[in-house]
Amino acid sequence: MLSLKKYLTEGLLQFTILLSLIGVRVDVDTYLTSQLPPLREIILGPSSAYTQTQFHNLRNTLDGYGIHPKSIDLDNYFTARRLLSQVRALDRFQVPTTEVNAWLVHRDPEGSVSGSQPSSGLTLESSSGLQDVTGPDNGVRESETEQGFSEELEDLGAVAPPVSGDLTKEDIDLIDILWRQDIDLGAGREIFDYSHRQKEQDVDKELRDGGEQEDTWPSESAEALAPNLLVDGETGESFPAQFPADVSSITEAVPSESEPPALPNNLLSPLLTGTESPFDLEQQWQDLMSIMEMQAMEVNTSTSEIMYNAPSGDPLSTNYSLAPNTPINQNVSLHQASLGGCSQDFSLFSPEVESLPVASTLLPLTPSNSTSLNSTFGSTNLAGLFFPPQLNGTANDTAGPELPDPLGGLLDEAMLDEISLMDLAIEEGFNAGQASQLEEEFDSDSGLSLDSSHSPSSLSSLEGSTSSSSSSSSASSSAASSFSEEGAVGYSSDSETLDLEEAEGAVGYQPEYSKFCRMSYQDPSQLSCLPYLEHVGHNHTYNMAPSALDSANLPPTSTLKKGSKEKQADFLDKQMSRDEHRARAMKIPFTNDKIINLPVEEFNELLSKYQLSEAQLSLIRDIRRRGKNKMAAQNCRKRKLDTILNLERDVEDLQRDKARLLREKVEFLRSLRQMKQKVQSLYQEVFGRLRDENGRPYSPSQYALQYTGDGSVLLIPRTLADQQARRQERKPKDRRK
DNA sequence: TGTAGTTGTCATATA
DNA sequence: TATATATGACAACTA
Repeated sequence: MLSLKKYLTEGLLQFTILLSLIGVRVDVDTYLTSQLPPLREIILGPSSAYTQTQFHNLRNTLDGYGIHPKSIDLDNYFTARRLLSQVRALDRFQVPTTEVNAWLVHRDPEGSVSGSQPSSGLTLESSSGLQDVTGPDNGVRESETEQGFSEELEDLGAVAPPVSGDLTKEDIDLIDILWRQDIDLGAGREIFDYSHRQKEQDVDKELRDGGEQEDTWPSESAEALAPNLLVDGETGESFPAQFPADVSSITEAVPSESEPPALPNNLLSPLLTGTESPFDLEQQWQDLMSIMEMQAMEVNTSTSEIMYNAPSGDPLSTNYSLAPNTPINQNVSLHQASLGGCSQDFSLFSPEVESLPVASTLLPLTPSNSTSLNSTFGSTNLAGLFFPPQLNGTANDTAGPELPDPLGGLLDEAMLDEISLMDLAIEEGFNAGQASQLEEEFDSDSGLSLDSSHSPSSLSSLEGSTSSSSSSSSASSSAASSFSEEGAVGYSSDSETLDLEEAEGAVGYQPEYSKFCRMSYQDPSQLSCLPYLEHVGHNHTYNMAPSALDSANLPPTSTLKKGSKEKQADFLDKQMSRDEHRARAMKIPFTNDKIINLPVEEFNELLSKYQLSEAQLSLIRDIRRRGKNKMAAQNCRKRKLDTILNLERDVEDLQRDKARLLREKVEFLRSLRQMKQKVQSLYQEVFGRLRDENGRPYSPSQYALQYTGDGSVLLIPRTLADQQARRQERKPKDRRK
C-alpha cells in the first residue's frame, strides 16, 4: 500500500510539474481564501462561524424551517444556516482570478522523501506550512489582480520558459514517462482518491494517537477531511468537496430518513461516479492537448478560455471538470516543493466547490422529491431568478452539464466572439509583426502604397517630419524659412540668383523632401545609396536654373572635352521641365523658382519691374499655377498617405481593445456561470432539507423558495411564485418600452 | 507588351 | 473677385 501511495503521490507531483511546464497554472490560493471556507476549515479546523453553538440564538428560525424546542436538531440547523449564509453571499459578484501556482519540484534524497511520506506527513506543522506557502502567494495574486486582466494576459508566459530551460535530460525523460503515466492516471483516480482518503485517515489516526489535538479539532472534521476529498476529473488532484461534508452531517442528523445509514465513503462514491462517468478520459486529454496547442500558438489565455466556455450543452465544456473552476493561464509562479511534502499540497489542489455535481449527490437525500424537483425551478422561485423554467428541467440530470439559462444566448454569443477572438488573436499577432515590419522597412507592394517610400513624400512622413506644417497652409513663415534653407520641391533655389529675403516669403515644403530632391539633381548617383529612390526616374528639377544645374551636375571642367559639353547640354535640356523650356523660349527674365514661390505681393512687384508681353505674363502665371499645384498635389498625396497609416494604426488599436474586452467578457460569463451553479446546488440542498409539520418534504411542484430583497429565503406556494415571476418578467419589458 | 507605381497637370471646389 | 489651397482624375513616364 505504501508503495502504491508513493507511486500515486509521485504521479500527482509529476503531473503538476507537467502542468507547470506546459504553462497551466492551478490556483491553490483561490481555494484558501475566505470565499471558500470549507477547505480552510478542513485543514485548519472548523471556523467559529460554523462551529459556534449559539444557544442564545437557538430560537432563531430559518424561514420555513425552525428548531423545535423539544427536539433540537443542531446539526441540521447549523447546516441550514451555513447554506443560507452562502446563498446570501452570492450577491457579491466575483470575477475569479486566474492565478495559478505551480511548483518547481526537486527530488529530495530518498531518505528525506521517505521521511516525508504521506503516512507521516500531514501534521499540524504541515498545515501551518501551508499557510506559509499561501501567504506570499496571496500577496502576489492581489498584485496581479490589480494589474488588470489585459496586462495579465500580456505578461503570460513570462515565467514559464526558464523552467523548461533548466530541464536536464533526466527531467525530460522523467516528464516523458510521467506524461504516459498521467495519461493512464484517469483510470486510477478512484484509487487515487482512495489513497488520499486512506492517507488522511492515517493522518487522522496519527492525530488521535498523538493526542495533540484540541477538543475543538474534532475527529469528525478529520473524517470529513477524508471522505470529502474529491478527485478532479482533469488533473487527478484531490480536493475537498463542500457539500458531502453536509451530506455526512445530514445522514448523521437524520438517520431515519429515506437515506439509509451510509459511510461517508459510500456517500462519496456516487458522487465520484457521477463526476467521472460522463468523462471520457481520452477526450479530456485531447482537450488538454488542444489547450497546449493553443498556447503554443501564443493565443494566450483567451484560447483556453474559449475551450472552457463552450456553449451550453457542449459536452466538452460541461464535462470539463477543470473548466469553470480552475481558471488557468500561463502565469506560472514556481514554488519549491519536495516530493515528500507534495502529497499534502496536492490535497489543496482543489477546484472550487461549485464544480461538484451537488445536484446529483443531493438527489438521493430526497428520493421522494426526485421526480418533482425538476419542476422546482420555476420562473418565480429562487432558481427561477437565474434559470428559465423551460430549461430548468434538465438541471437535475447531472450536475456537471452546463445549466441552460437565460444567459445561454449570451454564452453562445460569447462563443461566437471567442471564435472571432481566436482569429483576432492570431490576426493581432500578425498585424503586430506587420506593423513592425512597416516601421522597419520602406517597401510595400500594396496598391495604396501605404509605406511607399518610393515616394519622397512618404519618406518625409516616415522620418517624422513636420507633416502638419507641410499639410497645413504652406504660407507659414516657419515653413518658408525651412524652404529657404532647403529649397523647394523641384524648384531648386538658385542660390546665385535668389537671395534669402525673397525666399523667406516663399511657399515652403518639407525640408526632408526637399533635401532628397536636391540630392537628386546635385548628385544623382547618391540616389543609389537610397534603394527606395533608385527607380525614381522622374525629373524633379525641371524648374532648376541652368546655372545651378551646371554647377551641380557638370564634372570638373578639367576633364571635360568639347564633345562632352554637348552631351551635358542635352542632359541639361532633358533635366529641364517643360515650363522651364517654355520660360527659356519666352525669355522670362527670372527663374521659375521665383515665379512659383514668391508671395503674391513680391511676385507682383517682380512683374512690375519688367516690361513683359501678354504671352510672357500668361506663361508666368501658368508656371506659377502649375508649380503651386504640383506642390499641393504632393502635399495632398502625403496627407492621404498619413491618413491611411493613422487609420491602420487605429484599426490595430481597436482590434486590441476588442480582444481585451472579449476576454473580459468571457471571464465575467464564466464567473456568472459559476454563481449560477452554486445557486442551483444551494437551492436544491435547502429545498431538499425542508420538512413540513409531519416531517415530510415539500413538493417542488407545489412550493418554491423565494429569495427576498432583505436576504431571507421564503418558502412560498408555487402559484404565488409563478405570479411574481411573471411580474418580474414584465418589468424589463416595460423598461424597454 | 502589360502592369504597377510615381509624378505632373488639369479641373474643380473651397477658404 | 483674386488668390491660395485641396483633391479627384487623368496622362506620361519608368521599372
